[in-house]
Amino acid sequence: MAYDFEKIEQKWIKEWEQHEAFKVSKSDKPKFYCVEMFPYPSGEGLHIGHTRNYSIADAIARFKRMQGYNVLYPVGYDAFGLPAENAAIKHNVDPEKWTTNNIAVMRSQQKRLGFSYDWSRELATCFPSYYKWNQWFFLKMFERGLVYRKKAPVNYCPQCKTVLANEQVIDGKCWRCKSEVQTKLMEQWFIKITDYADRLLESLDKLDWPEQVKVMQRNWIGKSHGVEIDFELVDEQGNSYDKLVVFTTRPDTLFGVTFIVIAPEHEKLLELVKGKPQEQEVKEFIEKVQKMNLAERQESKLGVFTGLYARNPATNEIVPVYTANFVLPYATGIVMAVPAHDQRDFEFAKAYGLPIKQVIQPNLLVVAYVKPESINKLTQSLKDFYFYYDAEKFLLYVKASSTSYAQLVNLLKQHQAVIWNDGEVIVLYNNRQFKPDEVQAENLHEELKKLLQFDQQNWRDFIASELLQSEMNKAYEQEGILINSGQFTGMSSAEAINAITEWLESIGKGRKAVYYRIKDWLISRQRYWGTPIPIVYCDKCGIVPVPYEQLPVVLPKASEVRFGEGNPLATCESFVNTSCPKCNGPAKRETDTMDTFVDSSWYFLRYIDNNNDELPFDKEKADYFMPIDFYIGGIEHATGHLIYCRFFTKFIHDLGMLKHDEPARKLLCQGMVTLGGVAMSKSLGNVVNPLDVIKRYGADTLRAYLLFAALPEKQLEWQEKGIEGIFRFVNSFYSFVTALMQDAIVKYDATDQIVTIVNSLLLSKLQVLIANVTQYLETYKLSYAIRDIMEYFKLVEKYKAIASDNVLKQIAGVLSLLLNPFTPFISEECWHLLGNTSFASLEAWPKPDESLRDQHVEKAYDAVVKLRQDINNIVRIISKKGKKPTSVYIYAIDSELQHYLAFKQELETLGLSINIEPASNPAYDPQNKAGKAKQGRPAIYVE
RNA sequence: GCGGGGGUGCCGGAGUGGUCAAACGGGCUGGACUUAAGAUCCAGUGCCUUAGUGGCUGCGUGGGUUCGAAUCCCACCCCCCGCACCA
Repeated sequence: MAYDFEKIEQKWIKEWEQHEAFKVSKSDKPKFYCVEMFPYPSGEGLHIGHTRNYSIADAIARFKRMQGYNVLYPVGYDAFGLPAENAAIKHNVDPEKWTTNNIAVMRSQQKRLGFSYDWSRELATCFPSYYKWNQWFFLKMFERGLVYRKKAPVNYCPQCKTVLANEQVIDGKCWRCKSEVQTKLMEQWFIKITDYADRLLESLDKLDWPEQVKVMQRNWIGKSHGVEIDFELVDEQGNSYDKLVVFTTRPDTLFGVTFIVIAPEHEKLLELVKGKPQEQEVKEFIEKVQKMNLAERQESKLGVFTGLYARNPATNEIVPVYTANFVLPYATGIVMAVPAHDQRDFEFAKAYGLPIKQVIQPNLLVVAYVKPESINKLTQSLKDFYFYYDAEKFLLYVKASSTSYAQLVNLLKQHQAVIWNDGEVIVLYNNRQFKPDEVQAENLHEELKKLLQFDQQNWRDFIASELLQSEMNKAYEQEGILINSGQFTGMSSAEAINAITEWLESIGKGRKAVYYRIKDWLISRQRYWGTPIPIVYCDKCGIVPVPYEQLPVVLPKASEVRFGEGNPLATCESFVNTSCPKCNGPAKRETDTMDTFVDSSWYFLRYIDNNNDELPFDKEKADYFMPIDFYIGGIEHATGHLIYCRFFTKFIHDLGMLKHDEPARKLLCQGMVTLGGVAMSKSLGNVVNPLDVIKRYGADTLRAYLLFAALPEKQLEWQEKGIEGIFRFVNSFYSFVTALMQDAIVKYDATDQIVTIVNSLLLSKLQVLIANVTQYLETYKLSYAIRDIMEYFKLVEKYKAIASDNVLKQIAGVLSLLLNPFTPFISEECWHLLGNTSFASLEAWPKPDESLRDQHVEKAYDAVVKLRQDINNIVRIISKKGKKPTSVYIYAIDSELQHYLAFKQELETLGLSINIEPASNPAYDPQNKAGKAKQGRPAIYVE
């Protein structure tokens, strides 16, 4: 029979709320700041993914609170955004009303689930009291030159009718509606996040964030060290008249340049080809590339000759200049093409019949003595290497680079080869008779040298000629030794990179350079439901920031704007027309709004001081509560929100408003909830509504199930049946406590001595449980914690008929507290039933008491578990033979007799009459089994 | 292609050198209770063998290291996620 979870849960929701149980403020206690990425208030309310996310965070918050930390665990809503506006257009509702309604729905669901938020700190980004500070930060950035307006090619989504940030373009498609993104030349507002690229990269190392997120951010920032090299443009007479600056990370390949490629979107390209016979062709090519989408552009390498020629500063060779689709407007937008050592250049050279000049040679030569019978198997594995097998001498020569060397050696070891390394040349020998640990290394070397009769230079020449003879089918991109490179010939790539850079610098033809992949953050949006950008355009004064005292620039009501005619704010004359803050003359307001990712870049700071109208937040409070100690959200924010909020935090730090310069110490990205192996989605119709589950099982069961079914960061496969296991557990714990308090637990007749042993066992194992659950919570292994609690409770159930009620009450109390992070309602209810008047949620977290550990009893119990299995085995075997056993006789050695007696009840559940007798003096022993009794293993007789 | 994470029983999922035929939960089979169903409890749930035993097979596939491997190494196959021509 199910307990009345609805009644119990509603009761505690009310109690917590009335007592503001989870309200916090700055104090002397150590703090713990727990934040979940706040939700967008959609019309559907909370989905199961939110529920999982918040259940994890709430468990951590509750645990830390009970541990004595001053826990700040707030709640809020990311309330600006396109869906509200689209709903407005489609159903003619006010976005504000739509949003606040949705918030109300979500809020009630969150309350129903029992999350221990400090509700007094609730915020929503769509209210002027919040977005005023977005504008304030914008102006601060404007003052510092971190925000600027620029005409640039931008990503435009025709469906959403707005521009997008780079981070919002996924595979060339809009992140929201998946439409193909177009490139448009528009004048827009940018935040100079690139100024922070280095700092964003460097401080990543100190964060306790998932490695995957860090890697994604590093890649997104994409720092590359290289060299800019000047290639002079020359006319037919060989006179230079201009230059092209290329960027490369491999200056060591400079002598192998056979052409130059300029990106089609390079701003100087058209100017450069002006008047050339190729001008028209180049123009057409640029247009063609512009029309290509991402996939088409990547399909094959296309390009045209520009008619230009450039001079290689190292060789003075004149090489042609091309423009091609595979060169992107990254770094200088011009590359030096080295087809022998770059796969892209190689493919282009092949396609357009351009020369290929080799300048890097693999620097390691591996020689192996390989028996003919092994060679076939071995060479199959070597398909990625250049190699040659001399069948007469049984010698295998393999080219390797410093990077592929390890791989090659492993490969050869795999085939029983023995390595000997003389520094430059690796000798491998696949005859087991030559084990290096058996033969003196020197001897082996000499032995092999004689055998091989080689010297290094010969091998190099040999390999080089081998290479030249065979048609190259791919570029050699790894490092190596330079050849055909003038005074640099013979250097290793690493040496040459430095030497060539220095040489270029000395002749003024090159310089070190660092480029980043990350681009400035485009924040203008041609949409209504967002933060107005606090800028005014005056014919006389130009771009004028709105003065701080005039903030907020309030978003006009939806009824005052018209949708569907471009930028909605532009249709509201009372908004647009204003006066210039500088000259007081007529002026017009900026009608774009900010990307909503601005809103979410600092909300965790506003939680700390959400009613402040002087400042975004108070420094002292923020210094106390920051940084976030536990931040949880989806990994999809890895290169968006999670970079922006780090940037904002650093910027705010630079303003002197915050001691810290990183938002979150620890980040956890929860796994998705799947059904049938795929993510739940409306379009697939495989969604589970948390409210339905609550109706059937209650919030405690839902929460505990979500925490039990998988570790937080792992994918969780939803199994309706699986919930029932948790539901059973919650039910039986509740019934146990109620029965206990009504003295309704039926007791077995047991001696005091036996009761004492059982009490010790339960208490002893309880200490282990406390220690384990604590440990698991500290390390976010929530499912393990629940597993152990369930396992322990099973033991309690087994022995509750023997143990003393006062011990059981003690245990029930501890369990109630241990369960609080997972099933807070039943925790609170049971705590209360046990006679406590405080909130379990605010009690001190249990600590293990070592003095209650009793290794002897635990050992004895383990012995009984074994005994039980033994009896079962015997019973099963003789039952198969057609006998029906009714009694079992257990002959224990005298010192252990008490222990087995203590656990007699446990054995009685087997359905047999249990007789425990001293092995030394059994009352009944028809088959003389008693003599077999050993320590820890009593003898058994069944009949 | 590169980077990251995975492939374990009927299912979800633990386990990362021996204590593993494998936690915890679910399912299934048999038993107890019950007029019956449900709930609950007990037992079983790879194969063979056995008075509590012993053996074989088994953790994607194939090799290897080791006295000993689900766990370590190598290769291969498959799945998921991210990045994707960044010079």
